[in-house]
Amino acid sequence: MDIAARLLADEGPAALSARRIAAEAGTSTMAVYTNFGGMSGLVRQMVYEGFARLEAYFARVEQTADPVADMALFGRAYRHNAVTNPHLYAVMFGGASLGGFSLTAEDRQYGRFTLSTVVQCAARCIAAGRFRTGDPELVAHQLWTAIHGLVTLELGDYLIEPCDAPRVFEAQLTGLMVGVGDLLEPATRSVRASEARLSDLADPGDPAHAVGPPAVPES
Amino acid sequence: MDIAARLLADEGPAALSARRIAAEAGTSTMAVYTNFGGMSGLVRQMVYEGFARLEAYFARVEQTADPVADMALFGRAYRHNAVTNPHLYAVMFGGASLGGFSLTAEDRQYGRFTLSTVVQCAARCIAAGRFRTGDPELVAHQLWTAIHGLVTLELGDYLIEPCDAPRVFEAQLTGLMVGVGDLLEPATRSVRASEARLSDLADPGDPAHAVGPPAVPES
DNA sequence: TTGTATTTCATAACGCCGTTATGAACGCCG
DNA sequence: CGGCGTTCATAACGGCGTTATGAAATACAA
Repeated sequence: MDIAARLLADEGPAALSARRIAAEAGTSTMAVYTNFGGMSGLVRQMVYEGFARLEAYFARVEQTADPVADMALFGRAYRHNAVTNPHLYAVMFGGASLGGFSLTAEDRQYGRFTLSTVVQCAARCIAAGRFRTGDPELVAHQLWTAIHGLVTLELGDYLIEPCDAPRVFEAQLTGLMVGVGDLLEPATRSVRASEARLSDLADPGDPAHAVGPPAVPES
Repeated sequence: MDIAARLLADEGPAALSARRIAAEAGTSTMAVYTNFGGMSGLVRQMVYEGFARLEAYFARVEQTADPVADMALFGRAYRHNAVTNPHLYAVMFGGASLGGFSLTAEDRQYGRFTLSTVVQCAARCIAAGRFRTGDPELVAHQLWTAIHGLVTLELGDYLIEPCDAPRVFEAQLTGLMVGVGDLLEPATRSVRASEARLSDLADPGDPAHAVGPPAVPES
């Protein structure tokens, strides 16, 4: 797993091959099969790792008196994680990325529960009267999809010239807060407030490698 | 190109191989090389095709007295195109998708100019006093990234249960209009108004296959 | 400790992929 | 007619995921 993670981070998805990993580990290709059940099993494990890292960032977002600022910080943490581990993020959501294989529908489900933290924060925003929308899950999905799209296009180098990623991101952040119901003035204040707290998240350190699928909380 | 497009649409990215296409065409693998310069050239052509289809939808969005409704319709057209050609959309933005190859940075640039129509519409929204934000390109990028993210996760089957794609999409649409500056009431009216016009777009028909990169308007 | 059962992995092969070299067939034009 | 450039069929190379096979190594029971 360590070797695979290093190869992915250093040389991109193309270097993630069973043969290459085995060679790098000084073993034979079979090791990948006995330990991970083939290439798809290894990638599955890497996806778990990716979500574990994201959750590690999310876990460091502390609740404050301003839930909207907390929410904006979740957005910053999400983008920070993706930009820090771009290839891993591509594997998590790239889908058809690696050699014509794809994750199980079940695998995709696991990762989505990472959103639960964000849903709870959305609920606090609603309870505080800051968000007009009543459904915290819907709000979380709006934020998630929007920021995921920005990050995807940013990592793929698609953003057009005068609109660099940080600029669109900041605009999107306040736009989203206003869009889901907050007023412009408080929203911008909260977004500004969240900016300083990003550095507090720092690097959560390499989490213990996920040995299995992340635990799924009962709905 | 027709065979490649059919294979991609019917059997997904995994079926897009030079050998398979050649066999389907009753020729040898070499034909792919003499005509497209290898697999990457063929995929490049398919990306052009994908953007051509998107532009065909965009071209059918007519200006009305309500520029915000026009803008919402652009969003609907974008999602409609992606949902109609899911695999093609994945190739356009999947990046590392097919067999460890990737598009040139230049290729990515071409497609981005498809946004220019949306930018002009954003400018009309701003001129009409409906959007607070002053930069039409920034607005276009916010809408693009947000809807792209939604569509990506929708096609990847990532959206969580009670939040089906249409629901998140509708919420996102009004949320975005409000977020970039419109007031809630007019925004919802415009979004509602755009809903009926989506059916007018229908299917623009298969555009003439793009033979080269799409024309890039001078900035 | 010994014998057995289970896991782990090295070797080799199969079929697939993109790509390339080679040479034959073909159309074009002087 | 004869040379020429394009087009493509054939065959090969290296790399990929995967599988079968068998040999070590390990775990475990007696």
